[in-house]
Amino acid sequence: MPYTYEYARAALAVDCVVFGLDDEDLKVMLIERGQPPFKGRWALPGGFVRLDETLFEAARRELEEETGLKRVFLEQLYTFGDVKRDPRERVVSVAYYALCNLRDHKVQGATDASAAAWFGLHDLPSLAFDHDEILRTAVERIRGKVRYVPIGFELLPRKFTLTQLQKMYEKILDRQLDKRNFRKKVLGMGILEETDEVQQDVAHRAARLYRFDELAYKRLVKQGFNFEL
Amino acid sequence: MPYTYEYARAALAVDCVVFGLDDEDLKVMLIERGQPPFKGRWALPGGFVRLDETLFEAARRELEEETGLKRVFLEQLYTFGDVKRDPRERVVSVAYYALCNLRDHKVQGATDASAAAWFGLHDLPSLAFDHDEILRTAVERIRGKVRYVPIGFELLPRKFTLTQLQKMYEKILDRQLDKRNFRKKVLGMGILEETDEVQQDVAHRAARLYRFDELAYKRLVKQGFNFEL
DNA sequence: CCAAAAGTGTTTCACGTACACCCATGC
DNA sequence: GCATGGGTGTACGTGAAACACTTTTGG
Repeated sequence: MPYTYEYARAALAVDCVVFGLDDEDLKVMLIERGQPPFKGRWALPGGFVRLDETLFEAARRELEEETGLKRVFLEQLYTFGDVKRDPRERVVSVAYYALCNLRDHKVQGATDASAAAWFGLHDLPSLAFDHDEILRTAVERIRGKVRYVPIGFELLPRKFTLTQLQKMYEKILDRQLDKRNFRKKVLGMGILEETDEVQQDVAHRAARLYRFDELAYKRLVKQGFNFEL
Repeated sequence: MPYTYEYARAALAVDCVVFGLDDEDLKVMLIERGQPPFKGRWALPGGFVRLDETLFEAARRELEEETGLKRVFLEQLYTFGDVKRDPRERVVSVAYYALCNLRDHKVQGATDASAAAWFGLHDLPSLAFDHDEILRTAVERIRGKVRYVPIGFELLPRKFTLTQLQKMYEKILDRQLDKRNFRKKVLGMGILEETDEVQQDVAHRAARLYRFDELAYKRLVKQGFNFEL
């Protein structure tokens, strides 16, 4: 069923940079391509946009189809439109980035003809298309954004310890933070809700669990509060 | 000359939000549409992307064709892809924003069948398509970005007084700044080069002119400096 | 009782903020 | 000489940064 237009049209795709956090490192989910071009190379999950879905919906759909991920934080990153970025023909790609915690979304692994896997940021293969550049852009974005918008919580389980929270920031920002100052600061913001639970199954004193209090945060923002780390 | 594809394709456009600054207000350039849909309504300058140009090149080209503006600061803003954003058919638009100073780029006015004009941000008509939303997004973006990246200079003439600089920030951020503290801060950054010129043709003491020192700024950034206002 | 991480305060210093007057110039 | 904006310094308070020991728990 062919479609005909008066002028030549680019194909429109979405690609997703999915970040996940575990105890070692910040990781990214990649898909091994089963088809040319770049057959056998690793690439970002993504695909073409249908005409009856928004860009956001397309990103969410591709993410679920290729990696099994649902209900993760997803936000538009940047649109890549170099003329030769796809060797076959002109393809413009709207890139999104996603954040999720690796515990809950473990080895969601393979789908149809492709294998999916997590890669540490310091242990990346060279990617298909311009996906290296997209990935670099995404890393820069979350490095910047995590400091002034509380999106980092998306990388943690719903309930987390202050040490987990601190380690998450240390991994993303790539520098050490002082424990006492960090706690003073985040607790002082009033956006963490202390639960009455503690860590389970640890071989030392169990840490208290906290939860990000979204409502409190929104209330504070309305009063002019600025999250900043 | 028709083009045929196996799957339906969206049309791909760019739209530009051009900001300019004068003594009164932060302004935006709009184009009066000469064609349906939205004939007679005001809209952002923009048009369709050709297959042999990048998105950035398309934005720059449309900007020049429709407003006469060349060599202005231009950066990608966001991509708008709602299914019904264009009543004719599916059009995805990659929005850019531009900054320029109104003095140098005065009434570049009309081109072909359309009239161009500057509108103060507090005196805007309702726009065609989803251009209200695009404009809102662009305003939010520069309000945020101007505080931690020195892009505000793009709105001023090459040589400017500290008062002009301060007023620029006051207009964008929509709040008053203290003169002494402002000067202390920006001069302390070491990114302003003092020229040996002063304002001309003013009916009072002439102010010293300064220039943004791009190289010094880049040098400082490499050393970990963060612009922040 | 030992290992491992949790949890907790104080001091110091830099920087943001508030604030008012004299100066230079053109008319 | 007067009107208009240009240019300058200090005191105060808040918040960032540096820093080390005691407590709890499981094994």
